[in-house]
Amino acid sequence: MSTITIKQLAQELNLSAGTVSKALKDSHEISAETKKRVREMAKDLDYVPNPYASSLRRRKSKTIAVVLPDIADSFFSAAIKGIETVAQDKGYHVLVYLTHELSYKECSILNDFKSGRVDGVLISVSRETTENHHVNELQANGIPVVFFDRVLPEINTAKVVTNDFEAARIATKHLIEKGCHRIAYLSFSRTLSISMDRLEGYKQALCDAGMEHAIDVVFCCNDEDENNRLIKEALSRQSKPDGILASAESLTIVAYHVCHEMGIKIPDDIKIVSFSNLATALILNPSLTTISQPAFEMGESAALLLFKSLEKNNFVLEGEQIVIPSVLMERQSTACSGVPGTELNA
Amino acid sequence: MSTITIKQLAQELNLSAGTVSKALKDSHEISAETKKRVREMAKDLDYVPNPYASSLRRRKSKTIAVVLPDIADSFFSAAIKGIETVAQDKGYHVLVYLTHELSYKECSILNDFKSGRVDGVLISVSRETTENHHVNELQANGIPVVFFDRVLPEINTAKVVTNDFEAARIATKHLIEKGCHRIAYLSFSRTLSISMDRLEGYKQALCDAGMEHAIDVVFCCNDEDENNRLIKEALSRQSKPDGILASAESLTIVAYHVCHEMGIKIPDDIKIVSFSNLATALILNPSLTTISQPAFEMGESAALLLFKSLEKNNFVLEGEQIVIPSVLMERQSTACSGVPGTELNA
DNA sequence: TTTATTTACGAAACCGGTTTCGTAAATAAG
DNA sequence: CTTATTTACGAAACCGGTTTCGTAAATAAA
Repeated sequence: MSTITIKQLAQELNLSAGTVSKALKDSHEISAETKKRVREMAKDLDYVPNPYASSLRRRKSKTIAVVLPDIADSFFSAAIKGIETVAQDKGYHVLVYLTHELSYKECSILNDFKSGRVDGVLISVSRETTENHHVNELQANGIPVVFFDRVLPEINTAKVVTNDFEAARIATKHLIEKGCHRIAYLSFSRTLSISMDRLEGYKQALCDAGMEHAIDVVFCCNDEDENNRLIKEALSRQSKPDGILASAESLTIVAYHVCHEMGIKIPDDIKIVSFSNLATALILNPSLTTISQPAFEMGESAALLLFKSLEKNNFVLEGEQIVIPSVLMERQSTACSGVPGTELNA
Repeated sequence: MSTITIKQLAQELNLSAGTVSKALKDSHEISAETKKRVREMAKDLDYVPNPYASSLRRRKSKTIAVVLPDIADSFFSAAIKGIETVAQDKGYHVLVYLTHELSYKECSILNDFKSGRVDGVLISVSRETTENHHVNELQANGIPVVFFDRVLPEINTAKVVTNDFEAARIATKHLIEKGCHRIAYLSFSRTLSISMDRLEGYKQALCDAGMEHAIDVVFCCNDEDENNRLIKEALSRQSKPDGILASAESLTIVAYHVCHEMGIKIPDDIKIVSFSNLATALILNPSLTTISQPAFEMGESAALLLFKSLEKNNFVLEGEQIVIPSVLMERQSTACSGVPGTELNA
């Protein structure tokens, strides 16, 4: 019933456990004939080695951790897919942890990794995280860490990001060109570097257009109802926005709902661009102009970097930085009034 | 730098490793005073026990596996979230594996679990999977398996599903009531029980309405382009459908695109209902009538069942079946022509 | 033919917690 | 006061692979 151990396998072959172990790893110490005998018997007896015995001795787990703020977001789903695909290919296992945007959970999750549970960590930090002590400690323990998307700038290790500043600048410029005069930036974090980078890109575009006076930032939070309230408030002001740059998918969904509730017409009354990976962006009402982030590729790249550092010990993550550009996909939510666009069922 | 072992910790305290181990697990053999000393020193020295040493000896990994066909689908994202939330609460770790809808990958992934890597498995089988040998073998090895959503009916273990037959019947009835005469069912699998259950529910509704003659099934596949072609073909026939019941989110997105390309208006020319969990269903163009599956809850329930069987050895998974009903959310994609509905920006 | 190498394998330590078993000291029971 | 128990802890085996080291036999070099 239950799986055979290497000792039982060895006994069946009249060999020692050590020999069987070496034979299965194709060691040069073992004769070709013995290797063959061992492999065949292992197959016959359906021998599956206990990974934890191996991990214990070799001090390697062949396992990585992926630490995410959440998974509802389509960005992180796609990123996991990219990571898992690479990991499966390299023969690694993937532990997934959600911080639920809570910094204290992130700390305790990372703290556990000092145990040797994983060989490396891929992380996108929580919205709350401002300190980097927990990551530093992990690195001090010799666990390589690769950031993707949401990075901690002060930590010197590999990072895979998109061109947040530039993408936000271009998106804002796009809104200005479409005739927006008062553009609100919906920020999902006051501290996270990518949110700040996007904010800077937004500001830059406004400055470039001589619209510094129109800077209008709405700091949203982790609570959907509260965000609904905040956005509704913003859209109720006397100097109400005629454009929105949303820094996260979830905020856009709320914004659409708010516009609907308030009878504000997109794109006639307000134009919206969002950082997003929604597969449904094209069939939203109206279709959504997005800054599409290369989520799968970012996950993939981050995983490849991590495995490179795990496999080649001369490769250092320090200083590595990969920037995968996002692309602006123009759709109906930023169309000029009166101009017939690619509306569905129009 | 690197973490301390229990022996080093013991030495620091002038105790044996065994005593320290017992003290940390609050064994009755150890005096209160010693326990306190141990705990404090462990904290001071930042002792984090090696989980693999423990797993090896205790024959428990405190880890479960989640095996999914894919993760792009919002259903599985939400399910993972439900699973991870429960696991974190119970102090378990979660390994995630994607089969990419490939049966052979599913087999090799499950085969590895005979090693003792995980204490239990949550699985939603791939679209391809028809045999149940790999699952049976796992169970024969003493690894509990809980199915969620996509189950293998012949295997007797716990299953968490939604009311697929009934939900499909109601959805089809809804389309009929809205005036559809020719309803196509977009199936994502010819073999999977849930797809077949939904098919049966669809047929039942047609029979109940005396529309047996109008049964029209489009078997889709794993390839988006091919699905696009198949659906386009279906909508080009002389007896073209005026209603669609889509058994998967991804098929709906394709259907929307096809309708758009072909100038078919939803809901005027065709009405659509979909099994889906899209957060964006409400803001699609037009908003999508869905059969919303309780994805998070299903993941949560499945995980709870698994942990119950892991923690109480008198609890048997055999025969357990939880059905969490889906709910029909009526929106614009099935609205009657001429009737103003809840359109966005209407 | 003798000595040096290589080949092929076994014995045993090892990884780091856990658990069993034994026992000295303290306490309780008789 | 003696005998039974309980308390509190240490020694050592153990989990199941891996790896080092040693060595007999086979082969090569001198």
